[in-house]
Amino acid sequence: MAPRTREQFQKMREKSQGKILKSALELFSQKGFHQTSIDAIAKYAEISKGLIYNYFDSKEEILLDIVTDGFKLIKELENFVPTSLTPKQKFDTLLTVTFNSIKENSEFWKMFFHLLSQPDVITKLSSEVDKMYSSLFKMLELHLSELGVEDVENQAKLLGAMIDGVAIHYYLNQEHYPIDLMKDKVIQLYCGEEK
Amino acid sequence: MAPRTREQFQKMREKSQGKILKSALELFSQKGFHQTSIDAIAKYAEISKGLIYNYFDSKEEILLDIVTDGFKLIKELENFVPTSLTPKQKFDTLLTVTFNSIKENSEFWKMFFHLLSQPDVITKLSSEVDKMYSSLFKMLELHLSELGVEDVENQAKLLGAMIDGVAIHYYLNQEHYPIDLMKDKVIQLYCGEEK
Amino acid sequence: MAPRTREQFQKMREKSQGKILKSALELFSQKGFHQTSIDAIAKYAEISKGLIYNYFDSKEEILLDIVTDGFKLIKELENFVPTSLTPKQKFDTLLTVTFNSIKENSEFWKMFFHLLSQPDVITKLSSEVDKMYSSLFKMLELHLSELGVEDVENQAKLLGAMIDGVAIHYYLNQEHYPIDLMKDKVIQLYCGEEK
Amino acid sequence: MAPRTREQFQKMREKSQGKILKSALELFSQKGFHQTSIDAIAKYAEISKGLIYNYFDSKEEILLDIVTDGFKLIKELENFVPTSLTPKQKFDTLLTVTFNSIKENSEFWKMFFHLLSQPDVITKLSSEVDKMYSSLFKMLELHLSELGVEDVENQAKLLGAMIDGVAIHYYLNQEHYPIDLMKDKVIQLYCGEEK
DNA sequence: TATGAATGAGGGTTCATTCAT
DNA sequence: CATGAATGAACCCTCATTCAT
Repeated sequence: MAPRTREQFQKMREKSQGKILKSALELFSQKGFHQTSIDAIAKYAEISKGLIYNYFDSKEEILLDIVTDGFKLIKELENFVPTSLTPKQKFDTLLTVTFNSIKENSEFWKMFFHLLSQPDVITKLSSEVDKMYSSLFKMLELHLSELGVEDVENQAKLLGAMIDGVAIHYYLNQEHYPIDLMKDKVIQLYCGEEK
Repeated sequence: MAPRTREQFQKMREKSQGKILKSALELFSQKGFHQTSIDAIAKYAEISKGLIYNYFDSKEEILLDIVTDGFKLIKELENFVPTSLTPKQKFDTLLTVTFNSIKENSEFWKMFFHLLSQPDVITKLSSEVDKMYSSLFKMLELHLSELGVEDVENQAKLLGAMIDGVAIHYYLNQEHYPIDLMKDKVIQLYCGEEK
Repeated sequence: MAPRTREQFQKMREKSQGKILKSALELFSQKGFHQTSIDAIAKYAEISKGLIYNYFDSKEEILLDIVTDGFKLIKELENFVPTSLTPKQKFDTLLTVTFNSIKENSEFWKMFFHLLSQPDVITKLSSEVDKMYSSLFKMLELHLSELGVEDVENQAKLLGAMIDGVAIHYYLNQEHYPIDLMKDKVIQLYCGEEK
Repeated sequence: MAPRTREQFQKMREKSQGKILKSALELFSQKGFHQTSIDAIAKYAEISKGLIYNYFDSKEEILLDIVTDGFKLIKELENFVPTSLTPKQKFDTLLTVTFNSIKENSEFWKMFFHLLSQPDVITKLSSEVDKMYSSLFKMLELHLSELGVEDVENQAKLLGAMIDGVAIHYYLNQEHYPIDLMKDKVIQLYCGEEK
């Protein structure tokens, strides 16, 4: 019989690779990178263990793929803030977009915070993490500066800490944590009394 | 580990159990709990592997001991805030004490934040974590309330997030992070302009 | 593989089966049978992994084919010794032909010697190896007998050992080993002083 | 109870390590290095798989140990040739000692010849193999030179090839191969007619 | 109290082989 | 005739834990 076409193969590949990445992210975020076995990923993705190695050279490679993808997603967050708005509106939108991502991409972020405290795992990533963080801080500085805040650099650092702190507390008690209220408080802090 | 006098501490580290706890904490904070082997702890403590099992039933037991001790330490933090001061002074002292602990007990806190995102390890601890956090928040609420802050409950949540966020960022870049400046900014935020 | 005309050979290597055999031989001789994966053979032959199983039932089957082909080649060696020559000339020619084969079919011979010491791989072949070796020894005996050598049977054994020994040493240091000189020394040993 | 003494531990270690090396050599020589699994070695040595890694860092390390030991043994062969004898007697003794080693250390030599044709396994050893071979050739040259042989260098090469060739043929048919007769023939070749 | 040899389950990874197309 | 995705057994190695002394 005729072999599968290139497109058929491509589709199969994408399907399997997607299942692997999805399963890995889910398990990594739940149990941590080292506590998740390749076997567990395979079972979760309902494929064989061996197949994973058709798509990834190693377990670490899966993680790198996930994180790289996640970073792209983060970088695009700012694009959702229209430049036509007032500074306050922009700041509000930025925080809304950010907190939405925290809520919607909870698996990625949980995994990410977990990795942050396991430096050995992400040696290869640490320079990228640094770059990402400094670009995020630059962005925060810009917004704060537009709002007329003083000592922008350190205020951006504090704001960043607030966001990460809220995110972590949210993941500790996802069901009951008033994350939207927290967002409002943050906005209040920097934009004045009313929301 | 729980606060002890210098002599007690000295004695403890000389004894096997103390050496085990100290070594384990150091390694857990550096490499993570699962990435630290019993063998590594034994080597670091300069004792035999078997001896560890004379003092602890399992590797997890060591962790539980460390965390339990650490929690005692946290609970004592507030005792360092003299009740005779003004609200502002008390708040200032509280933050100073807290940030000092972040700097001085970095091994414990690093390990702690790492565990926070690895729920499976601390299933047995999660109720204690909850208790500790809610008691901390209560404390923060009290201080904020004395300062005349409104919506104390949520402001305490935000303040807690700030502190944890700063701590995490500090551990990401321990050498260059302006943690004392951050403390000042936080105080400023809640106590008005001047430090 | 068995001697073929240049055209036959050309055609064969263009066909899949030929490409497989050629690639497998190259890799087997370089890395050993077990260290060569089917995947590596397929990549080297620039075909798909699955196609190999259209032509061969198993990896071992490929090896058997190669060895069987090689044995045919060995058996034909004697045909290159004209019967019209004097015993000395015939002996000289035989050794020349033999050492030429060692030089020209180095891939096959390397692989062959490797297999000789891996009895489990060639269990299925061992009877054929025995047959081949005893026929070779018979041939050597005949030549030695014509040269007037005494105790022909054992001298043939020694001569055979010499040839295999030289071959092995040659493959150990293919670039610098004076294999032609060795051939002359062997001839000298059995044919008298001059070459 | 009191812990075991240092000597008791030492004895245990030596016993286990010896069992591992002995088993590994036996299996490596029978089935080849890559075809012998750590599990098989453990079962053969009647110990657990894990124990092997108390004594050796890796499977390759076991091989290195065996080969290093074997090389020491080879280097000592010449010490068994008394310097007080006549050249012929010395040559005779040298070959006797050599062929005895071939017979008595058959496992090591079988494994060794197998490795010789699997260069990738012994990359780390190849320089040592070279050194050993060139020292052996030097030794053969010396003996031949004392016997008055001409073109000593190449004759030593041929003699070395003979010995290795005989060894290999011996291992192909250990039960029926007339190895002692071969030794006599070799001696005859270089020492004249009578033994 | 203290040692470290010994165990064995489980982890990441490889690879001959199968199979739908 | 040809493809390469998919499988699963087997591999090397790690490590928490046990145990005799």
